[in-house]
Amino acid sequence: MVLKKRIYDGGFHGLLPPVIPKAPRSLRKRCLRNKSYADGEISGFELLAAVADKLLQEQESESSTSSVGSKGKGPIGIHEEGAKHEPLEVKVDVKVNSVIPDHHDPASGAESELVAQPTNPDPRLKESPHSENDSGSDHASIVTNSGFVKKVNTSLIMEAIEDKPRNMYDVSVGDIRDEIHPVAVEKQSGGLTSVKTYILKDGLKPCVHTGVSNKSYTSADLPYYKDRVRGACLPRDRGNVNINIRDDDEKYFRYNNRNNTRLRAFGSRSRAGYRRMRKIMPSRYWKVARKLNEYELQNGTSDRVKSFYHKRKKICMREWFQADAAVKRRKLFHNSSKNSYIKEASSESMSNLVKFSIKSFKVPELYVEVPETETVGSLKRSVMEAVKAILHGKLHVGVVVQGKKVRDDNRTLQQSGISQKCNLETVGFTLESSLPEVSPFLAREETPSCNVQQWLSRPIIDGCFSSSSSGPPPLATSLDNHLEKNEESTTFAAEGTEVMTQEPMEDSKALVVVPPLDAEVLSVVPFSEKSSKRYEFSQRRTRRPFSVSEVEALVEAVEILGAGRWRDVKMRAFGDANHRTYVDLKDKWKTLVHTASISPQQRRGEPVPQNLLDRVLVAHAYWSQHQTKQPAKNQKPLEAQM
DNA sequence: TTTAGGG
DNA sequence: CCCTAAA
Repeated sequence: MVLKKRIYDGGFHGLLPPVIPKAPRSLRKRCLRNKSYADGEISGFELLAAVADKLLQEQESESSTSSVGSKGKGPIGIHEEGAKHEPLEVKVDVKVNSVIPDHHDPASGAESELVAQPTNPDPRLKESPHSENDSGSDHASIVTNSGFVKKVNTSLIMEAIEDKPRNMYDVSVGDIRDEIHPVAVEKQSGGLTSVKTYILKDGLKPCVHTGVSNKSYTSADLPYYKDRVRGACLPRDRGNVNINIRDDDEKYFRYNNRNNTRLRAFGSRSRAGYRRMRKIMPSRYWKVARKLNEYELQNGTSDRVKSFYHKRKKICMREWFQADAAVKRRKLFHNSSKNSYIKEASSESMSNLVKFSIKSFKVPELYVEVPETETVGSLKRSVMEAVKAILHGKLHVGVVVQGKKVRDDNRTLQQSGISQKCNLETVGFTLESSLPEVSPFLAREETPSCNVQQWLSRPIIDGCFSSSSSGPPPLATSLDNHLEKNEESTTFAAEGTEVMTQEPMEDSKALVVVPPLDAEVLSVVPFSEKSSKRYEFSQRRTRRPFSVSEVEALVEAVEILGAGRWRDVKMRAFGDANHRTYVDLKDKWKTLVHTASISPQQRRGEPVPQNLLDRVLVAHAYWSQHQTKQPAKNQKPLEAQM
């Protein structure tokens, strides 16, 4: 656990180069070892070393993490400045291919995904779950690609080390990706304002920038880091920037710990209502309410996650990532089989490269509540918590095209309206957190307050650095539980146990129980909960015009079943079309009737054969006079007429 | 959860 | 397509 925490912190703040530099050595080695330890075996020595490294890193990272500036305009207070820093603009030519041959999915532009859509389940993943085992070597290679990547690598490495011992999970490419995203995000938040990401499809993938690699985290990162630090402040600034912490030392630790804890908390949370996910979305459950200004969270991801969580509710963040990846893979797999169109599209897109220049990410809004009596320092802390919560949480990158979020990860860029031809200006990337998604706890109880409290308390508690770092891993579990409501905690524990059994994870335990010192801590109130704006994050589904064949199927079904029995119509004609709900069919019928009643010149979109429209009119007229709702009796009259 | 409608 | 009131 400790390691994880660290890693996250490092990732968050530490993504910055400085952090890495100091701990690099051990980390690297560990990374390598981790691979070897993939089985989960670790020597005591290793553990000690790991702990030591963490500590070192934390210190460093803290110093380095100043990127998140209080000055920042962004909700989180991200410095825009950072965005402009050259360092930030790291051209990431992600050519993972060489590194991760196995994962690479020919069908999809894996590369691009790595950068742009890390969160999305990569086709590759599904294909080569086992391949993930590749360990450090791969990571290393990835890291080398660019400064940006490097950072990521660092974090990755860290994780890898930790995880393996605990989780037994192998570090998979997918994992890497996931982490990468977060990292990227962090950077941004930290101040990396702009990252130019070039997504290369197809042939381009092979290219890898090795030049940077040699420099090591330090060289590439440092500049960046330095800039920020200088501009903003010294290491301590981190406190300031992030959330000013008056007591630097301890607080740093705290933060770190908190973060870790929090991560866990999130991770532990399972997703309950699978279906609900879409609507309810994460937002509600976010402890730190955040709101994507313009975009919503990706539902799709959450959905995937949900299923996964049902099985494993208690999972450390890292694990989460992995788990998520796994889920995604599965899902992809399914989708792939179902959606032929996707395949087609993908194949087509293969030949076209689309270059993305990402200057900034949309960051979800953070909502923080702090009593007037609280100190500025506490406010900062609260904000920091919120930020951390987001960053620590599983981050996802959302793709927005023309203001619409592209949910379907399986869609090709072309299908999503992203092409060389299109105006890439209309393509945006957002940072999304999966955490907000239904957490087990929340799902059970929708009592925001509890959650909030937990939230607050946890971080703080976890915050105890000493405990976390030195504390016996086993305790962690109890900790979490304590923090949460008993019920929840219990559940949590239970779930965690299960998970544990399957895959020994010390992470969960890693957290040290510390008295909730900071009850004082300002509470970060989940935005959604308070505002009750459930749909803040909801995304509008991508538009999927009905094809003629679909219209025909609809018409036929309505002719037989009547208008009004949409559920039956759905089952009959679109039983296998998950993207067509009965509401959709009802709406479509409505539009069909309207379309049929207007002149052809007034019609838009793909023309519907007149014969179908005629049938629509007939059926509509018929069922208007015959109670649609009558179950099976009236069904055939229409047909008879026909 | 479904229907039915308005937006 | 979304969002909701009703059923």
